[in-house]
Amino acid sequence: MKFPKIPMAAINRLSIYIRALEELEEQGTKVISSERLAKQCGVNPAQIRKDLAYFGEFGVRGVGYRIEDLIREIKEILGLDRTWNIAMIGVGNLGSALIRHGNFIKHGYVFAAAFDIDPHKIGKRLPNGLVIHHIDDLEKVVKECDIHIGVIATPASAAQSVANQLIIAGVNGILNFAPAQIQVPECCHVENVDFTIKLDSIAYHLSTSGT
Amino acid sequence: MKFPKIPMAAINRLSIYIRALEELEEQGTKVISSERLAKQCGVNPAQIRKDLAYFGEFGVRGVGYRIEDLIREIKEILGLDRTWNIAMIGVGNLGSALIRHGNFIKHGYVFAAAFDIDPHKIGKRLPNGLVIHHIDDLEKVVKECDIHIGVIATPASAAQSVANQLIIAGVNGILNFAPAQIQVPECCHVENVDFTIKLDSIAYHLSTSGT
DNA sequence: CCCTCTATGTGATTTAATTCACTTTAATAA
DNA sequence: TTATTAAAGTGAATTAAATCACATAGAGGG
Repeated sequence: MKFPKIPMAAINRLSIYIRALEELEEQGTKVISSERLAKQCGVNPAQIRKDLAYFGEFGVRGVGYRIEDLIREIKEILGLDRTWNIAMIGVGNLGSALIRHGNFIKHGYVFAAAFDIDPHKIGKRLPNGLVIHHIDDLEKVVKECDIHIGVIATPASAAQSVANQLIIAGVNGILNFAPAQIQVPECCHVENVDFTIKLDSIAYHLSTSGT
Repeated sequence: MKFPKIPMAAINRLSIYIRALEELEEQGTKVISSERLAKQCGVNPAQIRKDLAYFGEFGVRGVGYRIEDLIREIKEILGLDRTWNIAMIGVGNLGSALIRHGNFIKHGYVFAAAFDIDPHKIGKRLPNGLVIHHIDDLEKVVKECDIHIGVIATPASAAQSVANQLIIAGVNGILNFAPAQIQVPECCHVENVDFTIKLDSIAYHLSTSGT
């Protein structure tokens, strides 16, 4: 396959595949067909094959995919064959819960710094040992700790300004939990985790499906 | 316009529009064109007009949209002209942070019940006054509190079983924070808030854009 | 060594979503 | 009252994504 544009949705599905594959591996399964994996992930088998085909040929015709190999390949594709240092900006309810939450650590993401603007919090230590820095020290600490990804867990009103500071500090990956659309230059990649939108979507579906 | 299938993405955008509109209203703006709103939301103006056209004609040609009216109309479309009772299942780091978090309450969502499986937590009160029930009492409490939406904030391994219990209890809207694909019958609507996928997506983009 | 079987890899097709570009309509001013 | 203007509404065109369906190739048995 040549150099087609890769749909974002395909990238997201790779994460889902990897989860299913790791579960299968734990159960001792060695090989799986696109059909069975598709069933487990709730997608179309051709979709899996096409998603993988964007990046190479990882299967064995007539047999399927060797799970161990495929996990390694997908991790390499996604850039999960290394660690990523994360900074949390906003250590309120949500921010501190996310730091304590185990799911970040699973795949090589490491919380390496935390920031807030509340004078009462600055200098305090989080349960995991991180010191809370003032947001004004962002650029300095980002350099010191080699931060790759910023997680915004501030109120919506602060999100854009925090994003600006992250970009100035050279952070090109942002995970935004604030319910706000933030504008960033081309070089920076933003993902929004916006559960208010999801809730509204549920409300819409409940309203319309006559429940 | 007749009865076209409405893209899910259009529904999600309505939430984004409403946010921008409420901000504009606070600033005292009365009327806005699709072009200016589009700029603010980072989308194409025709997209806004088409999204709204799925549901009716809300603008004034040559003028724009009256903000107050449009907010009311979109709220009605999404089913936000009422309150929705929410149950939190899993009162760990994330669950309790979400309950304390203000964004749920903004648009008529009310936490009306909380559940866990840890015996140490059952019977305790959360800061907002909610008593933590055992998950086995789900069906009973859902009836008593008239719960419409369940939020799953358990480990991935428990997500499917919790979803099953919610459905048995008659809850047809689920917001799933666990990193797991859950299977539900047609009648039930699930939205996933999966920040591990989003993080992987960021890792992919950082890896490929040579940073 | 060849034949069969099975599941991948992929060009072609279908389906869906987005954007364009034009038509319509309301407001305003002459 | 009529001309002008601005922006909504919308059919058509475009672009993108998902699915189908078949050609292909490796594995294993005879």
